[in-house]
Amino acid sequence: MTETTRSTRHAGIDRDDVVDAALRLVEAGGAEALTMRKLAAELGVTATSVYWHVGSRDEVVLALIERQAEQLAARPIQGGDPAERVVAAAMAVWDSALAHPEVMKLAHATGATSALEMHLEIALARELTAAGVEGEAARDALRALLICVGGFLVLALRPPDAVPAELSSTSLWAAVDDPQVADSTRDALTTPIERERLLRRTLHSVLADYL
Amino acid sequence: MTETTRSTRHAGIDRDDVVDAALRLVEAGGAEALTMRKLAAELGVTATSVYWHVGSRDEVVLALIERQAEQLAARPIQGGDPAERVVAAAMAVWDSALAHPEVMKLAHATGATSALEMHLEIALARELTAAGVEGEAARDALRALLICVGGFLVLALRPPDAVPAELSSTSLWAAVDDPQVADSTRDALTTPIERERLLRRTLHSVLADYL
DNA sequence: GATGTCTCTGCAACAGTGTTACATACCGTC
DNA sequence: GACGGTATGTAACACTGTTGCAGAGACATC
Repeated sequence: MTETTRSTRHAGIDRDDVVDAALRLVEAGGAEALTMRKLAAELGVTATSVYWHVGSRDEVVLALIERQAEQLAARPIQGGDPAERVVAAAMAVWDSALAHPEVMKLAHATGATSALEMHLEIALARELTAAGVEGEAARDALRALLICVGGFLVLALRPPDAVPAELSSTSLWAAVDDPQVADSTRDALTTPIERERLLRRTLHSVLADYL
Repeated sequence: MTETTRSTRHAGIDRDDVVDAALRLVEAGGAEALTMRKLAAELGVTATSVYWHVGSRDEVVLALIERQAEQLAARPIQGGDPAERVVAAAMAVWDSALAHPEVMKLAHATGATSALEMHLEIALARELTAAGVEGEAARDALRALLICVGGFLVLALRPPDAVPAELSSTSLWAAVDDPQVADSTRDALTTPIERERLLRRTLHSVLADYL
């Protein structure tokens, strides 16, 4: 309605300024640092002014995610083997999420992950097409790959202090004594997880089913 | 310290009563319904009394998860084929999580998923042992399978209204027009996901790599 | 010039959250 | 009856998202 006349009525705050400040807060202090009052303080105004520009906190979060999605350009995919290229495209999602963990957490909590990662999803679909996978098979492959990445991200993005240490999987397994479970397995399960290696192998396994 | 003398000093509230009430609240109204004041009201006391029995809200959540974990007994695994039995054990995690979605969300938000699902993890390790997978291979297989289930659960447990519909993956794909993406793939990606079928197939793919 | 109108901002408040300092009541024991 | 630990209530603090109301400032119109 009023976007056309960006006149300097009050020399005040812009909607983009709000999103900028919100992004600054989130990248600095995590998702829970995005408070309307902190946001207002960051802009040097009061919360009411922020509310005049954006309807609610959710709206700020959504605009924030869309802003971030624009800057999240799909990198060129490396690798000659088609399968390798598909996995590389899926790993790009992993890398980009780890590069902006706080925004990612926010997107995940809001459920707007798709909006954030759409560029990367398309890049993945391209590589699948190039690998000769199309239609429902490509759909299932893409979704399965992305969901696997999502599962690993849930683990990776969790703040380390979230798990009370004695409830971590590794220490829980150390106390297991089950005759039906091989001892070597039990011992192996007390070692920390190597996320990237395991993810890469998992992606290859999942993809192989569709090639 | 005082668990031994369960005397009826005040005919008042027990720590177990608090956990009971918390479980009731969560199963009824979701994780955000677990408020210290609501919890107190459910028990007919004030918040301070609740705080006397439990140190903090986090402690209630943790006790809640442990309580639920006890009741989450591992069901007998169906299927003769070893691979089928392993997948069935992993699917048991999926089923149990869908049976108690609110508690599951809470456990996930707290990061105590392992504590909640430990019984099922052990059942899965047993089936892997029976299938002849041991040591580091079994460790990787177990973790990969569980993380895949976790990824699917993130999708499944998300409240439907969390995604603003026009940001859902299916509707975003409907607007995609990319020459490098096969049209059949694009069209297939506008159809809703069949979670259980895709999960089962993914689990088989992941497991096959370790058999 | 006075008046109104639209845009923007601040003050103060509401209802809600987790949490705590403090004052009590109750109960068993000495 | 007095002491002490157990258990509860009152009231508050510092937060959160959000909003009603009162204004400032810039613009157009009479």
